[in-house]
Amino acid sequence: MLNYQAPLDLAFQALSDPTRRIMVERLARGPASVSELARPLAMTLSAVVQHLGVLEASGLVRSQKVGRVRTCRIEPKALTAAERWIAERRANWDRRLDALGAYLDETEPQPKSRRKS
Amino acid sequence: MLNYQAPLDLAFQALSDPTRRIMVERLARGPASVSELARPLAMTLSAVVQHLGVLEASGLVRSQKVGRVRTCRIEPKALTAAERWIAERRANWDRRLDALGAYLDETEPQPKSRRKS
DNA sequence: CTGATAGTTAAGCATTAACTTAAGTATAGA
DNA sequence: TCTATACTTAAGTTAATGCTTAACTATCAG
Repeated sequence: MLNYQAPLDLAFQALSDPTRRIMVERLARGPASVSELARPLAMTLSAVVQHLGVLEASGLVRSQKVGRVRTCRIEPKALTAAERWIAERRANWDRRLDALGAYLDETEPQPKSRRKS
Repeated sequence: MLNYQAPLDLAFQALSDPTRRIMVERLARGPASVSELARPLAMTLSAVVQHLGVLEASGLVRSQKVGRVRTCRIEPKALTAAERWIAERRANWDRRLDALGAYLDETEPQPKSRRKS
């Protein structure tokens, strides 16, 4: 009924493939052409282009063609969005643990003894 | 030939599904039973159990059964691993941009004029 | 013991993903 | 202009995903 794919779906999905992570890793060191991206990969150029399509659809990578070469570069904003989602959950969890710790300290101030009061 | 799934594959893959992100989000607020996880989700318990399977396989969630209820909790370490991968790529990219900026400043120290010297 | 609760497991099914091969289309350079 | 380069696009194949239904197995409570 609702066919909209949240940005995070696409970003995490894109990052879940090792080939695509290698591509992102390469692009983090600077822009590259499609052939350059393909060079270290054990698959056809065609397949690489398709991976690139996934990366672009996710917003993690942009590219532009000039002459016959397409130059790709990373889009750090999309990367940040994914990073932040994780960071927020983890922060939430850590905060909860801290609160729990404080509560335990309060109800049972003894340093290291007695299972039950 | 190599059938090993890197931890990151599994973690990102797990996070790419909105249902599973809702589950993680819930668990970030504290442990929960399978039924509790299922309550807000528009699908059968069976499906939820399968999603939980994916989350556990990825290491993002652990669970233990006591009596007839299975209690699930987040595993922050796995979350951190994914977060760090992204952070490192982004940092790499930012560092590169900084270096590029410095280089440009050096070769063309004029504050805001002249497209070409 | 009996029923309700909490979860498990196995099929089955429709969709999407990750490739491959094959056949194009534009440049760029000699 | 001819040829190699750098992609592009379209099928087609195989496997993995995200569900569902259905049938089962343990608790727990009365």
